[in-house]
Amino acid sequence: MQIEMAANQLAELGHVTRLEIYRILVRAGHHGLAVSAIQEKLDIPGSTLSHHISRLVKVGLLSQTREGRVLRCQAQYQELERLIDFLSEECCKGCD
Amino acid sequence: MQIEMAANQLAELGHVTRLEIYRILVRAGHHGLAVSAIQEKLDIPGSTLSHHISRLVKVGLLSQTREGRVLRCQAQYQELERLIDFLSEECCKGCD
DNA sequence: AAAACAATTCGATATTTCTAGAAATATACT
DNA sequence: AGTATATTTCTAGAAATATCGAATTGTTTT
Repeated sequence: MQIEMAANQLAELGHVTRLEIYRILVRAGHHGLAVSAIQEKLDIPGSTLSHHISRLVKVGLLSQTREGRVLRCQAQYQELERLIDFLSEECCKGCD
Repeated sequence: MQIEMAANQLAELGHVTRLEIYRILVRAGHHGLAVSAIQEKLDIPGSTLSHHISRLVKVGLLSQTREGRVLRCQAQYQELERLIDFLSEECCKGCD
C-alpha cells in the first residue's frame, strides 16, 4: 500500500463518529447494516451521517449496496487488513 | 484503548507528512533521530515540521528528549501496537 | 558577552472539515 | 398519479487544520 492511500484511510478513521460507524459495521458482519440502522445506533442527523459514510466509502473502507429504498453498508474487511499490514510493517522495521 | 484516543491517534497519522515522519522514526529504531535529521529527509520548513511533530507527540505516538541543543524524537512503538490491537479487535469481531 | 546553532512559538492566510437544515432524488406502496 | 420512506445533495456558517516567514527561546562555542 502506498503511503498516500494509507494516510487517506487513517484520516477517515481518525474521527470519532466515523470510527464508530466503521466499528458498528465491522461488528455487524459481512451482511452489513442499513444506513437507517446505523442512524438509530448513533442518533445523529441523516445528512451528517451520510456525509461521514460517503467519506468512508470514498477511501474504500466501506461499500454500499442498494436494496430497494434501503442502502446497506458493509465494512471492507480486506482494506482494514491492508491498512493494518502497512502499519505493522512500519512498526516492525527498526524494532529490536 | 478507548475510541476517542484511537480516533485522535489515527487522525494524526492520517496526514502524509506526519505519516512519513512517523515512518522515518519507526525505521530509525529506539534511538530515534534529531529534528534536523528528519528535516533533511523531508525538506520542509522547520516551523511546519515542528508543528507536525508536536501533534504526534501530543497523542503519544512520539517522544522527545533534549540532548544539548538537539532534540531527538523517538517513535513510541507500544502506542502503535496498542492502536493496531484496537483496529484488529474491531476487525475480527463479526468476521466469519 | 557575543555569535552560532537547533528548534519552537507567533502570527497571518488559505484551505478543509464539520454540522445540520432544507431541498432533491430514488424507490416502493396504494 | 400521488404519497410515504430512505437517503443524498446542496448550502452555509463555524471551527479546525495546514503552511511558512519572522521572531523567540534554549544551548553551545568562541
